[in-house]
Amino acid sequence: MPRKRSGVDKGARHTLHERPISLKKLAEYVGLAPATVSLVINRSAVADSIPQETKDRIFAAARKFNYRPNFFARSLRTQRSFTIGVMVPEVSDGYAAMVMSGIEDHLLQEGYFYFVASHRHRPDLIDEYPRLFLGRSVDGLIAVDTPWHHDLAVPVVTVSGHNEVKGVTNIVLDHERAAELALKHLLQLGHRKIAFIKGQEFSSDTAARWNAIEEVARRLGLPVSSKLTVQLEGDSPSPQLGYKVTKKLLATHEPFTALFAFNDISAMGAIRALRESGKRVPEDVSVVGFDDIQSAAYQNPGLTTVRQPLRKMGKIAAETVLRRITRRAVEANLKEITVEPELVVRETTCAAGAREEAQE
Amino acid sequence: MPRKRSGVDKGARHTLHERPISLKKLAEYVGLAPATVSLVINRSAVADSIPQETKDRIFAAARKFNYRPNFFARSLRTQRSFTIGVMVPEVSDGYAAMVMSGIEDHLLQEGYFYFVASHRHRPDLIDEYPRLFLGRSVDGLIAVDTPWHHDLAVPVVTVSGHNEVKGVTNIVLDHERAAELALKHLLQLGHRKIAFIKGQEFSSDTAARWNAIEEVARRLGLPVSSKLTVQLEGDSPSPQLGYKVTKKLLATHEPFTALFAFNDISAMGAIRALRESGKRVPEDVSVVGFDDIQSAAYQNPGLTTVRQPLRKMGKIAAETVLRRITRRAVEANLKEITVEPELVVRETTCAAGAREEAQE
DNA sequence: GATCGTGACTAAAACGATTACGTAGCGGGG
DNA sequence: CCCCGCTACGTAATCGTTTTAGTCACGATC
Repeated sequence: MPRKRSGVDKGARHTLHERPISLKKLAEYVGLAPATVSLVINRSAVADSIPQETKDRIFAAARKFNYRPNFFARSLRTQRSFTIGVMVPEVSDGYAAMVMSGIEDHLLQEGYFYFVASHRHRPDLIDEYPRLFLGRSVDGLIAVDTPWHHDLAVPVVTVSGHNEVKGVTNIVLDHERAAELALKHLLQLGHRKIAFIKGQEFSSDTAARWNAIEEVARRLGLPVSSKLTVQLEGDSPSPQLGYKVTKKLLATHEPFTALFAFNDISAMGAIRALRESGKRVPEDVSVVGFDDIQSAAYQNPGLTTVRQPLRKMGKIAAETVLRRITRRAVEANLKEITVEPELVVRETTCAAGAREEAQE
Repeated sequence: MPRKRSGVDKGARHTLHERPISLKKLAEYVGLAPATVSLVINRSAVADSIPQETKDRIFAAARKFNYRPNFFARSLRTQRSFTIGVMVPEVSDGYAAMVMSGIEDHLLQEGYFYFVASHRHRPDLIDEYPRLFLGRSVDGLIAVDTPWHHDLAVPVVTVSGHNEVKGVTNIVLDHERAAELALKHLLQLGHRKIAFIKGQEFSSDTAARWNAIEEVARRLGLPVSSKLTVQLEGDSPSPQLGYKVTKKLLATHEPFTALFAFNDISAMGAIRALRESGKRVPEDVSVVGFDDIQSAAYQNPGLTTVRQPLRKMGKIAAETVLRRITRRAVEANLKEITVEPELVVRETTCAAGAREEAQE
């Protein structure tokens, strides 16, 4: 029975409709055993002894029938899925999305695909998804901003994970350096009363970041007042969280001239809160964010922030997990890879004395 | 040889390390044939005649050895992968991320996983990725903001796709309504000279959106001047694009009091450009965005925009593709599903006459 | 007492590859 | 002339399920 869409479909033109041909049929067609065809197609070393002419015949037939090895059959046999599981708190969050972008680049390039699962910080999901991934036989796992405790049968790489777990490689920012960049910048601008927004309890960077800040502040002789630190709560990826805690901070009437936020999102909320209480940014209060997500540059005013090379971190995570898959033993005890932050000065920071001049 | 991590591991406690047990072993253990065990585990109707006691024995054993069916073996046999391929221009783009979030919600809930591939509008990738997906035997495909021409062997659903292709269901916004919301709003505020930023040529919403705008403008008696319309170019997901074309627009010195941008991202760039030429937003120029991405609400001032229910569109896409997978024939000729936009008035629009009063 | 139905399973053929091992034919060395 | 070692393949087992078509025993029915 002829196809509706006439003409074009016949002959060598393959629609993506016809059921793919199997190795067996293909072998039958060229008059060889499936084994032989398989060896040739996979360029196995064993096939070295097969004359070029035969190989060509096989390749020609493969092309003619648009042969694609059945992925499941192959995976079943080889125990490899060329698939990586990626866990993130939430795909639509700028941070995770940026990291994923880097991960994807590298994985697809290397012939891997990946599954994504967003756990939204729900402990049950954080527990369940790795199991589901394993049920799908992923070759490895990447966990982004996700607390990690399991020791799995496959390589695991975390981005911004800080737990030392067997079989897990952590890709982390140099938080000490990050704190130094931000605090030195503010110090140079003459700020001494600095408020801080800490990350949520569940965020995997919170502790490491905060320790680094305290450490660096001590070294720089900067006071860190508990009255001037607030902590984000709730897990929505919205500036609302930063807005709320900044309101709280302002309510204490404890004076400060600068604010160092846990991330750009909360910094945006903070700026709004500051504005609403009549404070100008940066003239009255300088604000420094963290991450440098896409929209940071296009805030008004542009957000000064500590950039995490998120895309790069994703790429490194992908590279690492693949390396560990192919060279299992060798790389198994790679515990941590550190990447360097960068300070991006835009328009939400200025000298602490700017108050007077700006007040026209 | 005992495990390093002593004690806890023995007995019923399963680490995620041990090689999973196969159906055959399990059957051997309970003294039944693999077939029987399979039937029971899958709650097949054929197993109805098997006494509850036997079933219990099987389930108990399955739990004891933490039996998980091998996914590849099952998929190989059943020709189903419970996997959907999702194509987006770029994961780190707010629009796509939001849609994905909705897609994910529904898919995971239904026991599906999904692959993501970002094509960055490269035609070769737009062509290649569907093939790769099929090579992985996905059960269906969702294409977000991606021009689509193929007629595949599996159900395809697009989000914001506008081509009528056999076997494809398009989830689209009611652009007419969207245009009406935005234009009526501006009209009511007294704007008559409205500038427009059109989407990039390759964006799948561009044409439909623009046609709707022209149509509605005509109906409302609003002039649409080609001198006041510019078009985005380039495929970076950055406000820079909107910034550039707005600069160009301003260079013509053609007067306008309002600007309707193609999306929020370009609106942000536009605002920056307007500010830089000394125009205040909204006092001198009102700006309306499109999409209502996360950061729109937290711009300063908050962006007035036409909201697309992106998450919902993702969810509908997921539902639709699954429905079409399970009820193939029935739903095959579902061509289009329309969702309604919503106007979100924030702070970038105000009455056209506001110029004078605001000029202190 | 032959037949029938049914309850409780089992046998075996797929699904589509990969891969260790085997072997037929042939030329050459001893 | 025999055996060795290539070359060029083929055989068959295996991966772990699903599913159709039986089988077998036993009690009921005519």
